[in-house]
Amino acid sequence: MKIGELADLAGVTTKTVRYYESIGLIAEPERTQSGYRDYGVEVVERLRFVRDAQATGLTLAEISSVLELKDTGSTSCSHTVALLERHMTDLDEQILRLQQAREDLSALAGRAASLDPSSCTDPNRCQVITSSSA
Amino acid sequence: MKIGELADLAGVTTKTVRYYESIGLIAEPERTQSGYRDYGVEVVERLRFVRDAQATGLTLAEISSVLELKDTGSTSCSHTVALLERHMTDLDEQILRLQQAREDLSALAGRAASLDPSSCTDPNRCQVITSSSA
DNA sequence: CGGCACCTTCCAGCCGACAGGAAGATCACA
DNA sequence: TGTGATCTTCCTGTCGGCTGGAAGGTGCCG
Repeated sequence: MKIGELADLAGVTTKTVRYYESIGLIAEPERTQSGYRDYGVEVVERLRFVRDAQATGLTLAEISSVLELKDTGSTSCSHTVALLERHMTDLDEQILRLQQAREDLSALAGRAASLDPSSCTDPNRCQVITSSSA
Repeated sequence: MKIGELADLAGVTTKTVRYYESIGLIAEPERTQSGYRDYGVEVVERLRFVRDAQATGLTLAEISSVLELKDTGSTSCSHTVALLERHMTDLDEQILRLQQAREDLSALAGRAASLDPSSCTDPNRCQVITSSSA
């Protein structure tokens, strides 16, 4: 299978496939006599795996480390599990920060809505966001 | 006030101050006879404003547009409010996506924990994350 | 007058995950 | 045989928000 077909099956672009190869995420494939990359069907699975892992927010570097374990035939999933748990912790933190920001914004918007429009005419201050709101 | 003092007061680096100037976030200041940037105290407020707005997740471009309104002495906060509301919507979406990813990861971790360790010995598959889990 | 901290400009690089495009080879089909 | 789609490599650019460093000028203290 050539790179275009692979890309189509996996739902990515040929650019992406070559990029993944360049960072070691997928192995260098065989080449046809004319130099074209020649892939086996299993690479489709690997690319879909990458896509799924990415969907959970893992970076390509993290996915790479998971795949490396898989490639070396590791007899334990402990590294993978540890990675997942660490990532979950990261996500929790991120969600909290966003929720906090969301609350901050909500407070600002509420203040803005309750403001007398004429109070916005001071060219030196915006009443909606001020440094004192920190 | 010279750039170093300003930076200290605002809690940023001199690099950042010059960068903000380069993207038009703060105006070009007066210069001393020797060419040093010479700031008024009000710039401290402006930088703190930027910091606060950034803390809510606004990009510098967005902050720039808010400040622009402020600079032109806009008599209405409606643009600012609209910006804030749009940003809140963005945040909501982002939070949902992260929560979804968090659930996905949780499911994966749960599966991993319940797996018979020996089932991980197949060198061709990682049971924890598979493309079929999409 | 020496030395050091601070200032100036400008250019380069970093992270992540690609996308765009040039220039040339090759393949498939009519 | 032509032509258009696909392939190759390689280099550059994108977004956002800075950071690092080189090379040189200035300010102040003792």
